[in-house]
Order: sequence, then structure tokens, then C-alpha cells
Amino acid sequence: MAKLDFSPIADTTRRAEIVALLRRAILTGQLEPGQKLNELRISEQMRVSRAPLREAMRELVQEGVLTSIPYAGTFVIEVTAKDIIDAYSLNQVLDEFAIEKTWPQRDQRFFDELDRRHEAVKQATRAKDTTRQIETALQLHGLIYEWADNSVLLETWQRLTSRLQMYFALHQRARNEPVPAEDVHETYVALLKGADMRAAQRHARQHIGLDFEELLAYARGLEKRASKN
Amino acid sequence: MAKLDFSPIADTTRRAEIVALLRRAILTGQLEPGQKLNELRISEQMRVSRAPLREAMRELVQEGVLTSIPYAGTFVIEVTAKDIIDAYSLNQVLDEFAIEKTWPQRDQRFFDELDRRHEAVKQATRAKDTTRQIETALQLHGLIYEWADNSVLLETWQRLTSRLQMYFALHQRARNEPVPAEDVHETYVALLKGADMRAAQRHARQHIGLDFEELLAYARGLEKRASKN
DNA sequence: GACAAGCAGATTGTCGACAATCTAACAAGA
DNA sequence: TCTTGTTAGATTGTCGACAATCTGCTTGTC
Repeated sequence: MAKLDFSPIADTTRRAEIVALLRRAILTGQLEPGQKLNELRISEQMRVSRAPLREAMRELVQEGVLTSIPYAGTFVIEVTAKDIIDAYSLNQVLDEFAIEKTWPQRDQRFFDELDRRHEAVKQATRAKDTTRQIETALQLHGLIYEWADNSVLLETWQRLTSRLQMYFALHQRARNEPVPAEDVHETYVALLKGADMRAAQRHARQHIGLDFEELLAYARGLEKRASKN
Repeated sequence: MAKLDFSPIADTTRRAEIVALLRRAILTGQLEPGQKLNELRISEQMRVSRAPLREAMRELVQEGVLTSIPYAGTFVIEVTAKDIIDAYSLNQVLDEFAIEKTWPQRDQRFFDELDRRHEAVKQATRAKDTTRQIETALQLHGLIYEWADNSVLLETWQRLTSRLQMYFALHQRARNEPVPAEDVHETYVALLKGADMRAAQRHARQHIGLDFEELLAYARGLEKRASKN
């Protein structure tokens, strides 16, 4: 018999679908930071009872994109400048580690996948689909984590990604500008294919630092608005 | 009026208590890796309905100490040698980062807290309370994370800690030996009080590496047993 | 005896209803 | 006017029952 590896079949619980729906709504900014999630209203809209909805919300709380106060409600997390700084500085450290672990494991499959994801970003950019652009850019960036062969690291990155995606989405949504058409990932991809690991690590630090400044400015704006209340 | 800052009052939901109970049972090794958690049985034992129990289990799944398969059940995670290696190597990186961030913020309160936690470890060691010894040692270790002033880093550490605690507990339980009476944290504490940050970082790497070898041997043993089935 | 179909029991997933708690508006008193 | 007590409404937390799914056994067939 030919050895064929099937992917696990999809989770067919309502809970899993609710998690996906809610996560997407949060990460694309459709649900705004600080907003309260009314269980009854949402469960009616989704045509689902509160039980699986509540379980889904528990997962997202643990995932870090929701926060829950007993008997008061569950809310989308607030975004502060400090949160963004914290997430980014940790991300830099993890990037370095991921690159180090991935480096000796790079092979043709890695390079192919790298190109594939890079292409996906370019396509989303051409289509001016900002949401998808953010998604694909993070997926491109996540490859080094998937290749690092460290399950705990990968988990950590995925948690971090949720927030980064949310931050970027809010940022994009706020400035409401056409996205940059130039390809900012060209150098990154080239360095990952190259022979100088240190250079790749350095670039990851700086490359990330680029959008960081903008993001930070946005977060500071948020805080200023909040303090006026 | 005297300015007194109250700590937030405790969560008084059944769910929160169930989470605490289950987590403790898992992290102390009372619930063995791979073991299935029967919802009905547990809910009856705790005199609680399945709803809050299930929500609690969702949290622990997301926390990484349980794993869930739809319509099949929820299980305590299995521990493999690779998991331990992964957790440890990430922990080393995070330690370095935490020390770096904590370093300029060290003050008298930090040193006092350091001594307090160190004392707690020594006390647990004298009392030969292995469970508590693991707990307090991890708390001592966690101080640099609390002091680093990076919420995302702290979260990450707490997730990692859960597993580390579980690994240590299983290890202790397996070898069933009296715990080391000598104080292995003396140098670590001294270095954190000192002036040489690099030295502290180096020691964190090595100090952790110490028990690591033993832990790894235990994990390898586990895998050997598993493969016999 | 080997094997597939089908059935029974157990377990998880989901539902609708009730209990506990919070919030905000209002009334009463200093 | 400010504070405190009360109450009604809304919302979250919890419960017990039902539906969907899985597992292992039995039965029948070859």
C-alpha cells in the first residue's frame, strides 16, 4: 500500500467554529478593543446556545485576545503602547532564537515554502487586500518558527501572532491608507536563503523595527484618546 | 484619607476553583500523563455540574497541560524527551532576556523579595516537602520575570512554568528519592545581587542545565516504556 | 475461525431554564 | 446636595436533560 499521510479531519464541534469566527472578528478589528461580548446576543446571532459560546470564549481568554471579569463580562483586550512594545521586544528575541534553530535545517522544501508564502504576500498586496496582507506577512514570518522544530516555541509564537495581527489590523484600520506597494520582504527572504545567519538575525530585528515605529505612534494616539475620558 | 491600595478580591466562581484544583492535581502528578478526565465522574466528585467543569478544562487545554480530542475526551498531556528539551531550550533564551530587562530595575525591594523566596525554598527543603520545594524554586526563578516589566514575557513564562513544574513533579515522583539538601540556589541569588549581568545570565543557563540532564534521562525512560506497548 | 454489520452502553457536545450577581435608576434621610 | 438603601432589569454563572458520537461487544454469515 502506498504510504499516504492524511491530515487530521476538521473539528466538527460548534465550539471550534465559534472560536474561529470570534478570533477572526477580533483579529481583523471588527470587534474593537475594550468592547464587551454579550453572550446572549452573540449566541442568538450565531444560532447557538450559550454553552459552546462560553467555552469558546474561555479559550480565547486563555489565548490572550479576550479578558474576563467574573459576573461583569468578557471583553476584547485593550491595546496600550506598552503592550506593543512588550510584544515586539519579546518577538525580537524569539526571532533570533527561531532563526538559529531553523538555520541548520533549511532545505529545498524550506526555500520552496518561503517563496510560496512570499508570493502570497505579494499577491495580497497587489489585490490591496489589507487584512489578507497582514495575515500572509505573518505567515511568511512564521515559517522560521514552524521550521525550528520546537513545539513550545511554536506555541509561543502563535500566541504572540494573535496580538501582532490585531495590532496591525487596528493600525491599518486607523490610518486607512493604501498599503505600501513596495516589497518590504525581499531582503528578508534573500537573507534566509543566504549563508550569513547573523545577518539574517540582524535584519529580522531591524525589519520588524520599521513598522514598529508607526504602530507605536498609533498606540500612543489610542492612549491619548483614552485619557481624555 | 490614607491611600491604601487594595488587591482585587478573589474570583468566586466555581470555574476558577475547579481550574485551581485540576491544575494542582496535574502539576503535582496526581493525575498522570495521558490519563483521561471523565467529566461525569469528576463533576460528581466535585459536586459541580459539567458546565463549569468543561469551561475549566477548556482553560487548561489552552494553558497547555491538557489536550482535547472532540467526542473522544480530554487528557493530561504526554511528556516526551523532546518536549522537555524544547521547553528548556526556550527557557534558557527567555532567562537571558528576563535578566537583561530586570537588571537595571533591581532595587532594595527586589533584593528583599529575592531573599524571601530563597528562604521559602530552603524551608521547603528542610521540611522535605518535595512538591512545595518545586513550587518555591520556580517562584524564586520567576522573580526575574515579574521584575522584567514585560507582560507578554511574564505570560509566556507562566505557561512554561506549568510544564516545568509538571516535569519536575513527575521526575521526583519517579525516582522517589530524598531531595538534595544542599542549597543549589545560593550562587544564583548571589549573582543576581552582584554587578556582572553576563555572569548571572551564564549561570542561569548552566544552573538550569544541571537538573536538566536528570530530567531528560527520566523522559527517555518514559519513552522507552511507551514504545514497549 | 475470520470478518463485517449492527446494536447497546458510555461519554462528550449542546440546549433551554433557573440562580446568583451586577448595574443603574430612584427614593429617603442627614 | 450628598450619601445611603432599595429595587428592577439585564447579564453572567450553573444546572439537569437531551442529542450526537464513539467504543466494544454480539450476532450472523461465509
